[in-house]
Amino acid sequence: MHDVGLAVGVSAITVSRALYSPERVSDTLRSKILEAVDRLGYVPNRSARALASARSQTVLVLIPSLTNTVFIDTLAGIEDVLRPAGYQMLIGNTHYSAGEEMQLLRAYLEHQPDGVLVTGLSQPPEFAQTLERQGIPAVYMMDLTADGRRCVGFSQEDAGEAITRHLLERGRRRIAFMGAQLDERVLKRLDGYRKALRAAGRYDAALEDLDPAPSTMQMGADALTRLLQAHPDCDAVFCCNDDLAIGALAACQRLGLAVPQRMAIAGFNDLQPAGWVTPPLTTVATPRYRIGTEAARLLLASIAGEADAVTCHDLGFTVMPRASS
Amino acid sequence: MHDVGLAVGVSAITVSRALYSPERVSDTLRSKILEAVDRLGYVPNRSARALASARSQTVLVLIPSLTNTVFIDTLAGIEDVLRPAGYQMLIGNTHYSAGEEMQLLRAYLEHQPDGVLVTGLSQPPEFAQTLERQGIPAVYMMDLTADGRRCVGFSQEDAGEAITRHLLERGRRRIAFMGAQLDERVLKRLDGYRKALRAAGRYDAALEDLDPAPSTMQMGADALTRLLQAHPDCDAVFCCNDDLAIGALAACQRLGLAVPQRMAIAGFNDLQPAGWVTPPLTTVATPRYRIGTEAARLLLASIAGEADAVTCHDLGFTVMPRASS
DNA sequence: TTGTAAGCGTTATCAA
DNA sequence: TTGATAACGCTTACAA
Repeated sequence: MHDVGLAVGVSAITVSRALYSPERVSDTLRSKILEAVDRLGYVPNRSARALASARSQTVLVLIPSLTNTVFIDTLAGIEDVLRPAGYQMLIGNTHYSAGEEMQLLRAYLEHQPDGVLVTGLSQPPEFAQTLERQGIPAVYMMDLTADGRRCVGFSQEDAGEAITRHLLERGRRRIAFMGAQLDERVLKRLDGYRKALRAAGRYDAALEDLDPAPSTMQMGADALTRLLQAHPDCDAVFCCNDDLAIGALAACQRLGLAVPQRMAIAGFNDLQPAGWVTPPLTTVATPRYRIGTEAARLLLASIAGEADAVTCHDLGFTVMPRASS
Repeated sequence: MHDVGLAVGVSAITVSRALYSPERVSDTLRSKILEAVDRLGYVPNRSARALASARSQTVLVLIPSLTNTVFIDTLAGIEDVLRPAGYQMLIGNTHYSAGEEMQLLRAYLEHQPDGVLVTGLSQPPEFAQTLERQGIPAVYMMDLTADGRRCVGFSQEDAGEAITRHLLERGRRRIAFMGAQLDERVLKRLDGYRKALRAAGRYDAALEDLDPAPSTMQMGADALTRLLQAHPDCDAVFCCNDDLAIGALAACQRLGLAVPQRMAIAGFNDLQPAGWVTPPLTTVATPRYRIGTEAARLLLASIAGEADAVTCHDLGFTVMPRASS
């Protein structure tokens, strides 16, 4: 900055103003400065800027996985709001681990982010304390809570209940649940499933197939095969996500079981392939992209001190009945 | 740092050493300092550290898309090498735009990254110049070059040629190409396709269906339908990626065309669904994860000044013949 | 509209 | 093994 100033015959602070508070520098001088910046290939040092100004123009985003389309879509929404506002994202991949999440928070806090976007609500108390201590605002994504934290999402439990009720309404009586990863969202969908079945007097714990490993199509296929061996009377399955459901669908075809006649299948998220498999998959459409944009907007408002202390946006979900049920 | 020092009765610099050069501080003192760090909730300031040390322990990763599994897999590889080495990633999403890529480079250069991982080779000269000027090492991912840049990948052109030859060997005579996005990798696969068909005396430009829009299954389905209307004698199609291919497969089923008897279909990348559609999709398996790990390793070596000036890793590819051809 | 001085939190250098 | 001092590149506060 000093060198650029020398080239134009002004001081460093004027260069700083020309770049970041253009209205405080005369037009002629500013254009000369910008020209010199370009000619000299000057690159501002963000560390120095952050250090001097105590603001990093940076937001930390913690998501459980980069291989799950759900979070990538959310990220796209976040980016579309943050970029135009002049913020950069730091992306932390927690690999669905609370421990890694806490570690990442600590590590990325060193960048003095102006705010944090968090996935889910089940962090240890330490997490919120750390943020509080640093005075960094946070918005929690994907689910809802009334405990005072700012959040943007929809009720995972209600969604699980709704899709299960849909299967009941289609006349299914022995509805299984297939779950992988077993993160908090899957467990809440499971809660919803149980609620719906208990209300209908059709709950049977034996019909729950839970695997903490990450979900794959293969896992869905294996689980379905296993399920039918143990419970030949099972006539429907709610899979905690579309991947498992597509694997289950393929397994049915391999086993020669007609979908939906013999076996109804429902997934969750409505990813692109759900509409393309045969038969098309009944699933729950989730507002992932909008969760990203709204969460980012809410965070920016919080950073600016404009957000209500307690704000939760319920963006809802949509049951998508298709031919697989 | 000063406060932590006060609490223990030492100077700030000793706290710094306790944290980052533990061998330079006595054991007893160090444990007292670490205890105070914990108790006071001290969070180091990375900006100050970067400013004073002139090293950011940060690597910039530029990728064209976050919704394409290919790059997410590469990212996973990069992360698995960079994290243990104490580096943080800054992820820049170029949206397949050379302009955005250049902008992102400028913007993220402000973080003074110690190195840059770049996707593809077709940046404007300005790109390499900027890096050169700042003395920041770069590794180029996904493809190969002999122009002196460090790179890790495989020959996109050879891969396109190989899968086309596979279709020829299966007796196909009117082989179409279906391309979306039209980024440099797709165009090189197209070059390979042309090379193979010309060598066989079977090239026909009319059989190329190119669309600059991002690929979707819908686009694959539409393109296949269009292709068959215009060229009913077409008996195979090489799709530039698996998404298009799966869409094309679905379209064939809808049109009642037997795959592979009437129509052979090949994709590219061997993503998870490729093995799960019916019939399973012939495609090209690409070493995405390893491209990430090797590129990151090469970059770390370059940062440390240990890499050969010119190093290119050819990680190869594998044609995966399945039932769709 | 422009400039001066001081300081942001850390580490490199040199010294003890 | 520990510390004092200066410096990293920039912005804030104040002044002209």
